[in-house]
Amino acid sequence: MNDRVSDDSTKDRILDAAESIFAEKGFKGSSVRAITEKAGVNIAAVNYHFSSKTGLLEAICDRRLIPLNKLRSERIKGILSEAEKSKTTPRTKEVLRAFIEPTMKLKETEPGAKDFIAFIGRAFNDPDGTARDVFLKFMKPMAELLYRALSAALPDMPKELLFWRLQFAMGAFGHTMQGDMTGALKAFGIEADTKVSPLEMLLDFMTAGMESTYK
Amino acid sequence: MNDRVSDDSTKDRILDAAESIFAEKGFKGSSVRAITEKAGVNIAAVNYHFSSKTGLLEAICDRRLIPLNKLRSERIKGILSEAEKSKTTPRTKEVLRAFIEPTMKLKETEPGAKDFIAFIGRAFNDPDGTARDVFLKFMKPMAELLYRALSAALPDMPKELLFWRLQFAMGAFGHTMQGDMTGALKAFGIEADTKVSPLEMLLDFMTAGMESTYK
DNA sequence: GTATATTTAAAACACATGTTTGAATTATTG
DNA sequence: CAATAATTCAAACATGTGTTTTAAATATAC
Repeated sequence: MNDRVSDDSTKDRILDAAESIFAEKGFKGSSVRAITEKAGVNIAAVNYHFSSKTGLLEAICDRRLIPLNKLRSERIKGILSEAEKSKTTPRTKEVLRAFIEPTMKLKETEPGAKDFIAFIGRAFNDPDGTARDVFLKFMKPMAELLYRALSAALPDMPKELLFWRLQFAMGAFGHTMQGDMTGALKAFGIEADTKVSPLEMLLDFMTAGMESTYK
Repeated sequence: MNDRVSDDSTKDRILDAAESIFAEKGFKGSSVRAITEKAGVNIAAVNYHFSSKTGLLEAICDRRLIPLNKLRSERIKGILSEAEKSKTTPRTKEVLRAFIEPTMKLKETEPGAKDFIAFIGRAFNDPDGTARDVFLKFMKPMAELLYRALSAALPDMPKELLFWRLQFAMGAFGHTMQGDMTGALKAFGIEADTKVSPLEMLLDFMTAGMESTYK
């Protein structure tokens, strides 16, 4: 019953391969044959270790999303209790940063995670119900905490407006996560000098959007 | 050779059915069998009239995207020449409005178009290369015009920053287009009174994000 | 070291996919 | 009306899909 000997090798190879292929082709677009070939394992291994293709998807989310959301939650809860202690209001940008920064960091540090980030960026709008449902299941508590923290940061904003703006912000975030923009950049004849990181640009954009009083 | 007698009936029935099924299931997730069944036509009709499933996708984009982009282009060009005439700078919000408002209007007026709008909202991030490629082919000149108009509205902004902010804005837009948010709203325990339209909320959000000087 | 459980392997299964075929039907034309 | 073209139809085709099966190989435990 110890699952740390010959188990992982195969399991992890499948997880790594699936992560990368899902990122490129989406859930429906990835065949378990393509995944197992890339992983160098037999096709039956997916159903043996994960019981189904959907089970594999859930395992992928388990491996990355649970630690990621733990990081996010801790940071947001830290901000909330800090604000409560000092009887102030959390800053919108810091709340958003607490949610987004761990994702960007993960993308930079752990190389394989880049594919996963791109994948969830897409899963957010994926036409395929399976991927979206699994993804949303993992994200629900996280989304509620984020919504609560933004409510604290913007206490006077009508809840419906706050909700919509959060949707807009998440749309911007998700779209930024999926794939790299270098191709599009070049198509617009822009040379990237990246003096400012995409993370900071995104946070500026989101914060201004969330706090807007534009008339 | 007159294609206006028995032709259209079948062709249009297929287009309508495909539009709605593509919107729900995405390109890859929609089978031509499901489409032809919904349209009440024989399965071979798709290949007869559109030569392939991809040809059908292109025909759908033809029918909706060309008129829509014509509307958008005319409005943006109007804003640009107006600004040139009065030697002023276009207003960011009006440029964005010229791009987005026609979409929302189309959604409200022509009932079948709602499915198409949802579909392109998704195609923007669709993992399936076919749908994304076809969609981007139709959108490229439009995107360049929009970028040019925003450059005119924000002449002092570094081009790379402008580009990224446009990406963020399009992400917010695309995510808003796909599907309705009523389910998510309810999940957050928010009752929608819709005193302000999503369009205006989105425009406020985008404009603030584009123009942000947040530090 | 043998018995037991776990894991891998090749093949097949059952079904869904986009597309093509060739005959039947319908519409158009002279 | 006859001849020709355009369209519809049921059936089949070729391939791809997730999953299951059964036997062989490997690791674990006594």
